[in-house]
Amino acid sequence: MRVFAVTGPRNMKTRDRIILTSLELFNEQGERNVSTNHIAAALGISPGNLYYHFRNKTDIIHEIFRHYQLLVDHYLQLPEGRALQVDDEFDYLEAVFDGLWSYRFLHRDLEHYLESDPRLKADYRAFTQRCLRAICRILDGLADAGILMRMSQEQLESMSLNVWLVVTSWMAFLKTSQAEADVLCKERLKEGIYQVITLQLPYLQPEYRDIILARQQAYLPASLHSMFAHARG
Amino acid sequence: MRVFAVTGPRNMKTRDRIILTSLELFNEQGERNVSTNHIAAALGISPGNLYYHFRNKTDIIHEIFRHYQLLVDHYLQLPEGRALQVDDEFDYLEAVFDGLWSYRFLHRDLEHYLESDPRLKADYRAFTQRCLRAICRILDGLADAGILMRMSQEQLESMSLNVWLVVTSWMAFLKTSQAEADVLCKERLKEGIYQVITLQLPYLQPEYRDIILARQQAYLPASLHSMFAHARG
DNA sequence: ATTATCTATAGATCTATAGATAATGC
DNA sequence: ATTATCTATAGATCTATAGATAATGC
Repeated sequence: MRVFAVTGPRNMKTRDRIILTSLELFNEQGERNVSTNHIAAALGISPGNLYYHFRNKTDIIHEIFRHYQLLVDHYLQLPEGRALQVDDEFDYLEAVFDGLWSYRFLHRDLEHYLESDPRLKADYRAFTQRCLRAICRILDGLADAGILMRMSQEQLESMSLNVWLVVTSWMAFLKTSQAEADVLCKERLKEGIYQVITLQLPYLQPEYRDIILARQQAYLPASLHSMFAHARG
Repeated sequence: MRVFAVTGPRNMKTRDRIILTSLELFNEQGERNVSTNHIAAALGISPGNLYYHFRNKTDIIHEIFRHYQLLVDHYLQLPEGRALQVDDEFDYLEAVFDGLWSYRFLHRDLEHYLESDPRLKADYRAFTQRCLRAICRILDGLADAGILMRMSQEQLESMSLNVWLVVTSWMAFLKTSQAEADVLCKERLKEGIYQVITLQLPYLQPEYRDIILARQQAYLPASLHSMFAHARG
């Protein structure tokens, strides 16, 4: 009996199906638990065929990263010809956490991928710089729009870096700190937005404070209070 | 010719030498690149002997985690019978980043360890909660001492969580964003202190602001400005 | 002719154990 | 007697390639 692979439209190029299926398997099972054999098997192709399209697993990861990068760079663009609004702030965050969710395997043992592929290391470094600069521009734009207070360049950079740290580490926090039972999903991931807004709270202009505080509440991490609750008994 | 293992005093119990050497190898080469064979070889013992003392690599990691946990719990205690001072804040941070450095392999693909050992997962979860509560108590203590402004419980918890996120992700940021040439060392890791202080800046009581700003500068990340510099050409 | 695919396999690990032997503590 | 150690190895992978075969595009 012939079992057809579940992943990817049949008419898609094999190379693209490899990328897509790898991404799915990496996200669901962890890259470390997914060998080239597994990928080939999930696709219903032979390992030999996989190696015809990619030199090795690292090459697949590099290719997935290229897609991720394009996506995020796109998300972080400033709107042209208009000032930023409160909505933009939340749109940016929603988009970024969407991207993070779709490529969530990437930030888990990223160090390992960079170690085994110097080109990826260089690319990722450049990507980080572009993101940090983009965050800076957005915060600057929010200040221009009178939503955030103006701060010194050093404060702005340090704050941008903290935004980056919180965003990129939120997934790991959830995965490592939540009980088995709690299902991790995109919605839970977006609770990270709450934490990012917390970073900016002290710098909100008074006239925007209430509206942003109210919108922040929509993302209140379900586990926040329980993480701090004192042990009983 | 008999080659003696370099690691660990000869008179130390083999079990302890396994833990010590594993920690060193994990930190230096990455846990993923270190097999039980490597550990045994580095110690100059047989793999069979290693398996006499530990059921598997996961057990070794769990044991290393126990040590880490004791260390950090100890670091985060409040001083008894006196109010907190500005010095305490920096002492806490120095201590925590010291610990992080000594066990730096742990936070790299932590998810993998937790996945493969449910007891470790439960222990780590409890550890995270204890740390978050400790951070909360310290921030509260700083408010008691008139160093930090008082904030709402929710703000306090959210801030504590951000402190945790910045502290635990700083190593990964350095490793993934720095050029090959930049040597990573304990001193560079402690630049993370700068980022943690940034989180608290807006909440400093005016009379402490200047002194803390000044002390923060000692940790200014060497790469901060260059990460934000616009691409040339 | 070129591109895509499969079969089969070499070679390199790695984990974990069985069973023999050595060292140690009463 | 008990504890610690070594030797040897089974069994399970996984990566990556060679070489044959099938499919496709001019």
